[in-house]
Amino acid sequence: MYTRADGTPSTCQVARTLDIVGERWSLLIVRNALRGQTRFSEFRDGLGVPTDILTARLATLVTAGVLDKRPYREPGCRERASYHLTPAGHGLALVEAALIQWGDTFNPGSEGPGSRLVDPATGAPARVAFVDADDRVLPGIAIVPGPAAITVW
Amino acid sequence: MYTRADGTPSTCQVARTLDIVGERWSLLIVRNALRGQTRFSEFRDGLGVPTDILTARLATLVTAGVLDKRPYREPGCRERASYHLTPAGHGLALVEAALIQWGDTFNPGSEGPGSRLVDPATGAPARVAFVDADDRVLPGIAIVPGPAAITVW
DNA sequence: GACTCTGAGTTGGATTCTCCAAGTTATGCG
DNA sequence: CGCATAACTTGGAGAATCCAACTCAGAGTC
Repeated sequence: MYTRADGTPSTCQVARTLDIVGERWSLLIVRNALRGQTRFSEFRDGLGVPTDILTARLATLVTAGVLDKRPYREPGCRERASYHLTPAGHGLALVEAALIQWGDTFNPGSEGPGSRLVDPATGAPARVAFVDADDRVLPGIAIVPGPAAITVW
Repeated sequence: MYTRADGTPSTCQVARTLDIVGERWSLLIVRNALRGQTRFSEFRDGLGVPTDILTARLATLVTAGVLDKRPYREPGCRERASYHLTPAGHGLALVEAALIQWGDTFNPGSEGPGSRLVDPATGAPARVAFVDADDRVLPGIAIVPGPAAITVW
């Protein structure tokens, strides 16, 4: 999606991450997976995504290591496919939470938030923030060039 | 992009946020804006984005309140357009940082990171994390249905 | 005034992606 | 066997993207 013309991956982490989850529907599929959905039919009915696109996105996410495809069998039913988040998939919770938090702050819906962020241990409200190495919350952050300095991307 | 067939916006903050920044190139344009780029030619040369797409994305981001379009004039030149992040645009730093951090953790590039996250006050490494209301770092987070409970999206 | 240069776009056409409806496959049940 | 159902495929229309070429407006040069 954002790979360069010569085929080499970008040194930019944003571009490389968006190569995996930047396609339409991908982050919504992951969001629903974070809510516990695992089946083709759940994603289809929960998101209204076209089934051919859903097939393609699930395959992309499995290949990228975000989802793990496993068979399951309910009593009296034949074997079917289910999709489970890998550790990398669970890691996307931070991205999803950042998107939710930005929407709440700068583009709130008229009916209130559809999702809330909570501490799973206590149920108390939680949020995403910048912290330093000692876990102290920082007021802001700077994104500076790293070792693979970027001139183009 | 993710608006429902009847035209009403989704109650899902992820879908509403992606409606604004989910189109191809948008988050890369914002990333470069966070690095200080402001001009059409800087985005074009820095990202390699087609100019017609860049025109469309800048217009979308201005309309959405992420960028502010301002004229500027350098000595001996005529007036030109520049684009500056609004507070909402700066708020996207959290999303960009989450994408960078996920890429570093689960999909690192062979040449090392292209960007690093630092405390702007000290230059020390920083990261994105979940915190509770008292700014204590949490090990994980749950995304639970909010007031506008979601059945579809 | 004619000529050129440059930043910021437009325009036209080919390619690719997305959407939707319809069809397919594999299995279990009566 | 015929039927039901989950999980896909397929075909075709429409939209988005890409690329190259072109336009436009003001500034500098002659």
